[in-house]
Amino acid sequence: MPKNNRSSPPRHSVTIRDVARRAGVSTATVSRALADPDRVAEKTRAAVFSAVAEVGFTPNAAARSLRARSTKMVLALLHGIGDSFYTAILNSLESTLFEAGYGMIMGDTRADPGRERHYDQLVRSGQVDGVLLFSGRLPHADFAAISGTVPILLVCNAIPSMAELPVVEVADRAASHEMVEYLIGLGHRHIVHISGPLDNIEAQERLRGFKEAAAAHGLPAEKQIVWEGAFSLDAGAAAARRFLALTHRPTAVFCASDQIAIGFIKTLRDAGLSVPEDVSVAGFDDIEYASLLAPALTTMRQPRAELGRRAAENLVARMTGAAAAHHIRLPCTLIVRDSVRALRPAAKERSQTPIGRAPLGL
Amino acid sequence: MPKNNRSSPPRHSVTIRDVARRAGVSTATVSRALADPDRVAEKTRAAVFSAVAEVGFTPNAAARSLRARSTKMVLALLHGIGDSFYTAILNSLESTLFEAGYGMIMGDTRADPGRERHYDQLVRSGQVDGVLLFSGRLPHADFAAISGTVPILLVCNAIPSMAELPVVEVADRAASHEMVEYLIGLGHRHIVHISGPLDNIEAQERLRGFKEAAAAHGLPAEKQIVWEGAFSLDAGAAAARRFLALTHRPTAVFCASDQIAIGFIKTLRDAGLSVPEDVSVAGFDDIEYASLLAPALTTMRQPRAELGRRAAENLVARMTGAAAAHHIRLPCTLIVRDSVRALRPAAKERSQTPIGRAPLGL
DNA sequence: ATCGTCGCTGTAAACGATTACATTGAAACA
DNA sequence: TGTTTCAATGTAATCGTTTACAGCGACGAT
Repeated sequence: MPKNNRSSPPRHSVTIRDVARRAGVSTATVSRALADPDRVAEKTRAAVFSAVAEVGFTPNAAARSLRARSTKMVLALLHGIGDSFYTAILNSLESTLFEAGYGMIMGDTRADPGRERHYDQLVRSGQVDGVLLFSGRLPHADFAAISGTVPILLVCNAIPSMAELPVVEVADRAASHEMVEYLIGLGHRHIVHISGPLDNIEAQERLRGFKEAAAAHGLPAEKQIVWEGAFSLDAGAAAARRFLALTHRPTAVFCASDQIAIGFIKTLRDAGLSVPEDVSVAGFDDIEYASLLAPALTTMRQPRAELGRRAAENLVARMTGAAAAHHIRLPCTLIVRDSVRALRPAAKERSQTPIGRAPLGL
Repeated sequence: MPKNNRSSPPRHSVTIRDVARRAGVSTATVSRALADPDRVAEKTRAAVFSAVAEVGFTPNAAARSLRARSTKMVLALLHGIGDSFYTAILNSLESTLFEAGYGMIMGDTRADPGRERHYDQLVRSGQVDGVLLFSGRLPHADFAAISGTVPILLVCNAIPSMAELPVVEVADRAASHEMVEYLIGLGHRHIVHISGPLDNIEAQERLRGFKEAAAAHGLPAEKQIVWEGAFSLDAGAAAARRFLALTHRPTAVFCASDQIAIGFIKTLRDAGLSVPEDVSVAGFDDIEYASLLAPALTTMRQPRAELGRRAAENLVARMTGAAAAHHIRLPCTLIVRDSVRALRPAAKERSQTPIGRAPLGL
């Protein structure tokens, strides 16, 4: 028998035991020196630190989290990583989490129950210390139960059936209300709202804001049109085709997202109409490119950087057992640019535009 | 003895031992039944599965990866999560990784050595099975050493000093070359290239493509201007101001990114010039909004979805010990839209435009 | 009848850290 | 001097899996 068969795992990584041996102390002391340097004698501390450097030691994360029951990771679960709306949020999110010493696992549900179940498992397996739920859709029911496992925070996404969960969101309804009042103030009384998918909370809230504002100003209900779609460019294009087919066209279009607005304007322009001369178009979000388009988009700016920061801070507080607000609602700000124009007062009474006759001609 | 106090374990999570007890087998058998159902008898398998369901068992990830030395996670390390260029890549990346059973940790280096060191530690601590390095900048030197720990794959980012590392990239130089030839073919002989930051590999390659094409067609070297900047909107705006101050303006501008092009066009337009009438502008990337601007941007499309997919597939192959290509280079495609126009042949000889006189007038 | 072979299962040793508890030596106090 | 206290350290259990190794019937081949 030449050798111990221990040789099978040749890649024996450098462990705390190697450091201990090198420094001439026990593993407990090494662990303590690393976790809280003030708890060991200065001489020991120095010996440990130099031993760490000499052998090139990095604590094994799995072992640590197995014992300490904490991974210093959070799961950011959203619907559509590719959605440019998220990127600015993710930026400040990552930044704030990093400061607090947390890493970020990104998951995309794609509104697919299979995927939701998968990430549900990931959380249950103890792989993260907390969850940020961006998905604007009610996820797999099991998710509700997780809240007993680790803190969950809903972001932009106050799911009614999960009212007990904490939320950081944007004041969608108020913002929508404000935008519609702005349009009305400019003389528009015949407005179409191109809504997002109505199983989405934000879409619902924006729709409510639209209806409330219209009602508050006594606009005739039958002239307030609502078209439901996705939040996408394509949905905007589809709505534009629908718009073009209308006999009496509204004078203003309030889109539930900038993406919708951009798709809408593009298709309208291809059809020979121009914005805002023929029709005013307002968006929602204020994405990066909103100001760069021609016409520059009038829209509602969501405080995305702040949203990310506040969400991260709140979740970190929860994970560390600190007090944290249960409901945060951040205001939007109206950004006036060029895609909406005032109707002439005289036009108020006959704001409908017969086909083939642009309002400009009035 | 009334009962085993196991009845209400306040923080004692449900482990494989509970399953084993319930199913009347050993933990080893449970583990085997879960890992490879065919390795246990059918009766046992059934007993284990129902026990798992009854006690609500989810394997602990930390314990698993501690023992199995694998986490089923990869680290995607990039520079600027908020950069819209990444989003489309991330989408297909996440998708492909998910199919293969891997999760994705996102890290942003922000070109900050402190952050790079942090993520270096994360890798060394065994928290991921592989790394996707997007950062277009040479990261902290220690990173090179990681390659002994886990597979690393450079994406869009063939760092020369790390030539031994595998790469999935875009044929930047060839694409740039092609774009410049396209401009030359349209009669432009006085071109400015607004480059990205030249410590960035992609920026370097695009610049080389520009120079090579110019040289290949015998353009006078002194008329081929290069301005270095960031890949950003602001850099484009700054370049536009510089452009406006020029006595003899080039007839075409080739921007190293769409962001630059958009910022450039916007500022030009604000100054009263129009594109492409007064000057042709080409971009690079074909970001989502490139087709929506007015004028729609002529640009080079990067195969981003494919890039993400190929990168993920390649890394997965490496992590599982399969064979994988060491160098993948994907071609771009020229997308002709409206921001570039042909110069009249007659204009060739005197393509410089005196201030205040648009080339259209020729 | 004996001896592999084989399929299935159990026992127990890892994996690499943290931490409760025990121990030690010296300072402080009587 | 004897006792107490306390800071610093060591010992060893523990976290929850996976897996090497061994045991054990059953079965087919000799």
